[in-house]
Amino acid sequence: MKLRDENKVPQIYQATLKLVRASGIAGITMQAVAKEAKIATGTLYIYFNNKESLLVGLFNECAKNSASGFFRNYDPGGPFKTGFRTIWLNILQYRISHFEEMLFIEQFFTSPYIEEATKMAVKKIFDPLRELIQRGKDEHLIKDIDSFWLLTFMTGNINEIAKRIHYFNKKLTPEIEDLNFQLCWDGIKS
Amino acid sequence: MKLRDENKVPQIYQATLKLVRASGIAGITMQAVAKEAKIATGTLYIYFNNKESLLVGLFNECAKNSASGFFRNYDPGGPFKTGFRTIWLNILQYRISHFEEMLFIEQFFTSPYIEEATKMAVKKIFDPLRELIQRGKDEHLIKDIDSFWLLTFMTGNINEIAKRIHYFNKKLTPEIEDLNFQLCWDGIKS
Amino acid sequence: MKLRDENKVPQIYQATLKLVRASGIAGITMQAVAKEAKIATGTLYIYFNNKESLLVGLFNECAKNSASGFFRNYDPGGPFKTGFRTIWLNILQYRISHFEEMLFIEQFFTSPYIEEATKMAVKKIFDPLRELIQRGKDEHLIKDIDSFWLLTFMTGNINEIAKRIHYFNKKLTPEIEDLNFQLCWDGIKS
Amino acid sequence: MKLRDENKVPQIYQATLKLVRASGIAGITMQAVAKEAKIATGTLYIYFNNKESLLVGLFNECAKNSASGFFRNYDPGGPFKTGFRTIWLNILQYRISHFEEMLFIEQFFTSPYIEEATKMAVKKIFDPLRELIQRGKDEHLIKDIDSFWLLTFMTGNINEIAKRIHYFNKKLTPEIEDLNFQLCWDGIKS
DNA sequence: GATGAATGAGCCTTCATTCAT
DNA sequence: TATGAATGAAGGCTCATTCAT
Repeated sequence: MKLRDENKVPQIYQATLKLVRASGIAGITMQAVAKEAKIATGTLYIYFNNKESLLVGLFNECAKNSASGFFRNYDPGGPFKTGFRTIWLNILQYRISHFEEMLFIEQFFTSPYIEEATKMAVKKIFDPLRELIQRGKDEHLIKDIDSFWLLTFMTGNINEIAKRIHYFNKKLTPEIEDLNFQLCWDGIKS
Repeated sequence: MKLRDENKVPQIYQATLKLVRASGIAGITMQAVAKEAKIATGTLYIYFNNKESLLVGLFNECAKNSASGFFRNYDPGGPFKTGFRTIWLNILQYRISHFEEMLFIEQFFTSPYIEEATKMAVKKIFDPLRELIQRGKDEHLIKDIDSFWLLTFMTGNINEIAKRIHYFNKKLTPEIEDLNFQLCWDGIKS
Repeated sequence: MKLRDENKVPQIYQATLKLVRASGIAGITMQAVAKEAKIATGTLYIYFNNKESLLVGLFNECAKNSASGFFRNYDPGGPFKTGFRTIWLNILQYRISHFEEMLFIEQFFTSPYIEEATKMAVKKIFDPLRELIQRGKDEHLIKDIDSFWLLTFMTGNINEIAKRIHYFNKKLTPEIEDLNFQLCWDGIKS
Repeated sequence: MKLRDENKVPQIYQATLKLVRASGIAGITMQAVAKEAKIATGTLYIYFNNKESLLVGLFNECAKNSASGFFRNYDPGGPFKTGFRTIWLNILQYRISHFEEMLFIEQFFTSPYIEEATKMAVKKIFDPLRELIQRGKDEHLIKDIDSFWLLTFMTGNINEIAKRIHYFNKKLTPEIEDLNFQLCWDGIKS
């Protein structure tokens, strides 16, 4: 008996992300995914019930990966600014190195595939960051503003940096990291 | 294509934007656009050569509209911070009140329809802002950083605010304007 | 403007029936129907929402046609036996000359497409016959048996004759009509 | 194909019949049969070369079963009417209790799977009945009519009874047996 | 110019059949 | 032998585009 190939799902996810990069979520066809993943169309349906399942599965995978990437090396017990910078940089670097995931997530959010429940689940990814921000406010290190807007400020900036790095073929040097972090930090610090 | 009925094109654009809002750029079909615009499918092809033309046309229209919206009431001769705040607020308000356009532009950027030339053309919209920023640097009012990143910082933040206002059903009160502008300003000021 | 071709629907129905004859209801594919009707596949979907609609539509058409065929030249005021023979012969002749319809109806009944409501509606076609049979019983000309079984007897026989005429390449001569009617009549007469 | 597990084939046949009952011959897929028979898809191909083999095999099995069912307790040496009634009742009861087989056979006849040879082979099943009918004619007990039509008359009626018993949820009581046999007998008797 | 029916390539999905284990 | 994953050719349906009116 041939066992279910444990490698197929990641393989399929990779193929899908590659297509997203090339022509957006609208450009994803099951045929194209299969071809890119070097399997037959029918095989896709062994691992996923339908196209929606595939996309939702990939979305969840991306969300999970992000979560672990964002908080790598982050020590909740350390000083605020250290932690904040670590997370800021993690997110930025993750977004850049996993740019396809970012594109996919963004487009998935405006696609007919997403459900309200999923949207809400994603918010939780940032919970550790939300807690850190709260601590920063408690310690009077950053502005006493609704965390919602502080998060908006921070992520909006990071996303845009990531996009422009890609779209304008820039490199993320330490200098550019510093410079952009400085803008962010000066904005939120009290 | 002879444009007889000058009213049809805006009508078609409006219909298209409405569809984008409802189900993303992938939800745009010529049939759906025609129906929404209350004309026949064939008629679309009198005003546009094909689907791509329509989308590109709409994109340009959006770009043009944005340009005029962004610099409304802006006096290049006035004080830096006044001008900067005016533009900042114009962009934010425009993005919120023309949210469909924003969605469309964003999705168009990642679609197979966009061409490199178009991307570059869009950059020009921000030229007056770029000049203002240069002046701010010359007057030592803001950080002496590559304008590219200052612009990135500013627009990334604005876009994210606009999105969150919509997705989380927030209202843009003067307080929220002030608070967010403060974050931005503290970030860039020298 | 091109008007909806009033001829298309009958044309499509004919093509469908032809296919049923050739390879059963399971052999009906939209592609095959289109090809047989000499139109494009997409055109089918202008006239029918989907395959089911087409089949249901055809079924209703067949039912309607049958109804009018069965009671041609039938005078409810005439003598019982005359009326009974007229209807008996009408049904038989109709089934033979519209054999494809008969096949289709029979197979449609065992297909996943039929709904309970439709089944019931079909029963009504035989109402005039049911009334006549009742009259026959009232006039003590035929056996006083539940009409359900009298109808079963009559139609079961007719259907089988029609099938065998076709499957064994027989001709329906007046002699064969008489002979078979005699069997039926001797069965039901009191 | 080496038939090791002699139990598998009947198991597969049963599964197939169950599917026919549920959704017609069109509803038979190899995957579904395998699932219903609780074996793997591949296993089907150990016992049958392909789908057609399976269906043809089942058809022959049904034909064989019918043959033995139809002539159970029939004594060719007994009086004509006794024998005729025995067979009449056997066929009716068999059709009702093996309704799925009847459905399958009927649908198989109009499917693309059947071949002319098979059709002819089936005719032989009724040979003992044909002989009995001939004897009835020789003994002047029944009408002197082509046996072809006498058989048509008899079987058409039986089939229709069986169908209606199922479709209208009737029970086959002795009264209903008698009543229907009377109709048939009065029809054919001389 | 305006209409909407007509077209057919292409998309999602199913399914008979094969094959590696 | 038995398994079920893998394959790819259709099948149902959609949609950009054309064309007759």
